[in-house]
Parts: sequence; C-alpha cells; structure tokens
Amino acid sequence: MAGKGLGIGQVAQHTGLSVHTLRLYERAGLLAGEVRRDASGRRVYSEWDVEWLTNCVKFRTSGMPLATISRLAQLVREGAGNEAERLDLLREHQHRITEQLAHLRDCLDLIDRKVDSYERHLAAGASGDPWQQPPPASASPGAELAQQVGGA
Amino acid sequence: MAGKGLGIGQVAQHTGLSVHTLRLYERAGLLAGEVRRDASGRRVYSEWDVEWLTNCVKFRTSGMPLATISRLAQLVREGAGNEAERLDLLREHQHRITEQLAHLRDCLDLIDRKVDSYERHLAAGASGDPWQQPPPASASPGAELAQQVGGA
DNA sequence: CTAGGTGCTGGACCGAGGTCTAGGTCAAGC
DNA sequence: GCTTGACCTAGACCTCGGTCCAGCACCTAG
Repeated sequence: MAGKGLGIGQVAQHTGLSVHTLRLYERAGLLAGEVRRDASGRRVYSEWDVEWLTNCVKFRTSGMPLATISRLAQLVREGAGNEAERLDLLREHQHRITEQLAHLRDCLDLIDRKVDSYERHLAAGASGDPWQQPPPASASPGAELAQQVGGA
Repeated sequence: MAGKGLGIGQVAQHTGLSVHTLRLYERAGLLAGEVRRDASGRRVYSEWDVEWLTNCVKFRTSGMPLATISRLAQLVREGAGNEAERLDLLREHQHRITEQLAHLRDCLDLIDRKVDSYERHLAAGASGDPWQQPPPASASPGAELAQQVGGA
C-alpha cells in the first residue's frame, strides 16, 4: 500500500544493511536498475529495488562475492538475451551452497561429538580431560596414549 | 606406522593449509600444545598436533574466527578444570553452524527457484525476462507490472 | 666445495567487505 | 532565522585471514 519509493534509511531497516553498505553496493554495481533520485538528489528505491536488494543479501550471506552479484546485476540490467549466462552464475552458486551445506553438516558432526563428549565428561564429574594432548611424556615416545584423541 | 613427527611441509600437505598459514596459526596461538622443535629449530608436529590442526581447519572453515579457536586452544593448553568453558565455546559454535545451515537452506531455496524459473524460461524459448525490473515506464507509476518479480 | 631443498624469522603486503569522517545540501518545525 | 535530521559525496580507515619476501641457517647429495 504505502508504495512508491523508500528512502535509503528505510531500505536499510528493511534489508538489514547499513546505509553505508547500501551506498557501497550501489557503487559496486550490485543494483540492477538505476536507483532513481528525487529533486534534491536523494535516492528513491522502488519496491522492486528493495526486492532485488533482499535477494542480494541472500546471495551475499550465502557466500556469493560482490563481484559476482555485480555481474549478475549487470546481466539483468542489460535485459533479455543473456539468460543463459545468468543461469550459469546461479547454478554455480547453487552448487557452492550445496557443497557448503555438506561441509557444514560434516563440521557440525564433529562439534556435536565434541559437545557430547564434554557433556558426558562434565556430567560424570571430571575424570580424564577429553581432548587433551598426550601429557608431556618427555622421554617416552608413548604410543600408549593415542586412544580417544580424535574421537573425544 | 610412520610416526613421530612431521615437518611443516608435510603437515601443510596433510591439512591443506599452506606453510605460511601454519606458521600464522601458531603465532596466533591456535595450537594447543607447544610444537616441538628439532635440534636446528625446525618445527616437529606430532600426530596429535596434526589432529588438532585438522579440527582447527574444520572450525575455521565453518566460520569460527581465529580468535575463538585460539581461546579454545588456550583452554586446552591450560589443562583440565575449564571444561565447562570449552563446552560453552563449542556449543556456541554448534549453534551458529545450525543457524548457518538453516540460513543456507533458505538461500538455496531461493536459488533453486530462480534456477528453475530460468530453466523453464530457456526451455520454452525466450518470452518475457523472468526477474526483470518493471520496464522504464517513465511517467506511469505503473502498479500493473509488479507481478512475478519476487517469484520469478 | 657447491647446490638444492627445506626450514626459520619478522615484517610488508593484499583483497574482501565494511565502517566511518568531513563537509555540504535540503526540508520541516519552532 | 535557526535547529534538527535525513541525506549527499569522496575518500580514509579498519578487520580478518592469508600470502609473500628478504635474508639467513642447515642438511644432504654430487
């Protein structure tokens, strides 16, 4: 309803970016479609701009570099005819997110196991330090303590 | 079998970090447990060190800042008694990973939809540009074209 | 003896992404 | 008229994580 044009401050609130960052993004060419200006030179963002920015934020926070977003924006700015290249960029990012997801799950797994181990450790009253290096057994090569280091 | 002590180069290969980065990590205090040195001052990493580093890499690549890893390393270095704080750090990170996973899934969702839309668009021979701003309808405030912008 | 390989240190440098400052314009409200 | 607040620009600055360099030490092989 409100409609037609938000100021940079409003857009900042809306997107979670700072006004600084909004201007940075503009300079960096992340915006598909020129931002209009009012009579006195202030930015006026359309609904569409805000939607675009919202997407940018998602791209960004999922690891797409500014340069890539900028490229994508450029393609969109140039209009129809380059959809294949846009698709390429998107698919590439899609792929990287998928990998990242797998990687994070893997890391989470490790953390989960550590957390678990510490929880059990604490619940059971301290005994041996889980996750401790083999104590400074200075002289002895000590293979006898390499038990649960990785598994703790 | 190989056992007892790897050089920095080997550890680099093993962990995927550069030797530069390994030294950086050491300076930054990421290593729980002093790295031993051989007679001529070269680092000698134990199996345990390498395992620790491997974990560090996972922490790092899942977004834990060096400072936090360093803190954790410090706690481990200080030995038993601070398990609760270690657990805190781990749980915090666990939480952030979980959030990050959710966030990434959300972003992936967006990307998936875009990719989909472009695929259909391309398969069907170009018609309208999905994901295009309302064309420069200069004079008309034009609410009539705000259809599938976000959903494209 | 000399070279090649590997390592050491300290410090400079880099790129990415943000953040902040200085100095100014403009419009509304008292 | 004056203040306040939102905005403008250009450019400096910051953090983080990492890379690279110079200059040196050491070891081993030819």
